[in-house]
Amino acid sequence: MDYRTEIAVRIAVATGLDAETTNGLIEVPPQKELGDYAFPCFALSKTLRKAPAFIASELAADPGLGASWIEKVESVGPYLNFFLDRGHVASTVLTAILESGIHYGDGDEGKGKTVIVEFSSPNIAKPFHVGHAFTTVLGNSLSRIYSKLGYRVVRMNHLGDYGTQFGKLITAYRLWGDEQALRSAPIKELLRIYVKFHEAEKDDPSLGITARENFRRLEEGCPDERALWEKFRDMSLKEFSAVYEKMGVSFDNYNGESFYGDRIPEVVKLLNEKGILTESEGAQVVMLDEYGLPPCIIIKSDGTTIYASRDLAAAMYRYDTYGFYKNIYVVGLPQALHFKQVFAVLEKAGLPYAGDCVHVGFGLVKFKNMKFSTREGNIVVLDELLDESISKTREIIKSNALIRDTGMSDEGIEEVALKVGIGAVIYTYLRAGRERDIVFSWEEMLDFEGDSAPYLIYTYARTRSILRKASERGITDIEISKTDFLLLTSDDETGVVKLLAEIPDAVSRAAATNEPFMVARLAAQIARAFNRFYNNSAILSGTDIALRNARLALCEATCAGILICTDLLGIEVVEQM
RNA sequence: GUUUCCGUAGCUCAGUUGGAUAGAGCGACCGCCUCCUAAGCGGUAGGCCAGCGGUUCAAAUCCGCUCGGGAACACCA
Repeated sequence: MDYRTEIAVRIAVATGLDAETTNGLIEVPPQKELGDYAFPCFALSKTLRKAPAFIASELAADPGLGASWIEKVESVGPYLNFFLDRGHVASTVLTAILESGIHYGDGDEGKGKTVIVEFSSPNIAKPFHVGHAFTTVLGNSLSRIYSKLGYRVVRMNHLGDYGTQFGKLITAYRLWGDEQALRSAPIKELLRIYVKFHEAEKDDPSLGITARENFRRLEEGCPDERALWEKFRDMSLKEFSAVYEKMGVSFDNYNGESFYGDRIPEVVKLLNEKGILTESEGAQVVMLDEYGLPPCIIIKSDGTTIYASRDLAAAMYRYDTYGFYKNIYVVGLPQALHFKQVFAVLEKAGLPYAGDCVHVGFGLVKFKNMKFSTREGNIVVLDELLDESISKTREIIKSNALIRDTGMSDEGIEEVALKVGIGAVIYTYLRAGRERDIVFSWEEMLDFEGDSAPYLIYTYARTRSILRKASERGITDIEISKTDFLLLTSDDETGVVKLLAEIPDAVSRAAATNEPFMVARLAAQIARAFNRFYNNSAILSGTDIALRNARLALCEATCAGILICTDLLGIEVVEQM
């Protein structure tokens, strides 16, 4: 049952307001000593012409506000505070979670609707660095969140597989390419010749001309250039796939920029039909003055296409193919203007889905005292970061295994190191609002205490451990019907229960704002509340059988809750660590 | 220069449509393993919510200005 709505209805009856209004006014008090829900009476003071505090005390005495599940109603100043019956809440919430398991919080708001999530989108032949990890992790989490709410999600990897840099690469490869090196470490070799090209071009400007010529030949479909491009693309993709697999990320398709290239004539045709394509300084543009935006270039003055035209073609293709409800672009904040322009062109062209396209931007990944440039080759590759995190995790597990005598096998340790180490990296991207810049430092990325994925996973693992021991002792009958949840009324127990109850709301808010950190934050709160309970209460070792079973049920529900959240973030848990 | 985002504890960040005494984590300091995993738990210290003015019964939150920082700004993506 929904306590808030029930309370809103009762207040509505008592005050003469409609239930929707009262529901909107109800808030959660800042301190738990002030109850579970509060109704501020300021809004009533004008119509009733009484002081808010007086109204509150009058309402507190109204018997119509009572219910079996309400422990008491109190007025404190202008607020009317509701205290729920803790046992009743525990019973409602835990029954719901234990019945639904991992499906607790599933929604149906997305039923029959398709959401497209474009994310990751690395550039072919360039290293997959810690900046790409942001869109990858964010997009993956958003995909999972929308899926949980019933949306059909199409995950698209809009590969950067097109553009003038391929002219440079072809040129460089013909001059300095090492077939052997390319085979063993493709991106490393491609980066090497790319960097070399830029160095050499400083002394020999003719290289640039050759590069442009090679790009032109590639665009025209000349077989030699085309074959090299395909080779670079395939080999890069193979390397990216390894990272994706490691991180548990998958895509429904890899239609990159090149895929939309031959659809651009249709875009130009449509914009011409609508009469919004004009010539300016030799280029074909759409003027966007009425939106307060600079013109959007569709065709450059040399007749070639540009990324805006490819994004327009992509949006149209996606609508024609999927009829999307939302078309989400998980792309860095610096491209905000570009997307405003593209969406404005769609709107100006009269396309009804223009308003359903959203740019989900995110902050920069920066370094302390470090420049960051692909051309100069000084970047932090995601793989390095993951390896560092994994090996740190491995060290901790090994030393714990000695201290605790866990008896974990080498394979077991390795599996846990992978999951926890990678989870730790994923979490650092999702713990704060996405528009925040992440100032990269190894120290913070590898901090495994407090607000971190290892903390969440650790909480899960130690809880599983209790449940494992319970079942070893033959306690397998903690069926919902036989569990007396009414016994769970301590501050610590209630703290966990109330947070678990927030999961469904956190998921929908995360989707509505495209902010996975709302899920991450709740997960951390649940884990913290549970650890407090764990520390202060005997769970399995208690002598009261009914209480022991109720607490075991709370453990079970907490595991489900943490699992739901970590799953939405794209983080895997382990049974033991 | 124009547009835009931001400024909350030493550091990293939360703070719902304005509401009660502004909260976490890290770091610092002090405690807690004869007991279910100490990657844990408790406690203390630490704030003029950048500054000034305005709207309001009520402002970290809304509006204006100032200061400070980031980003974007037509033929790269």
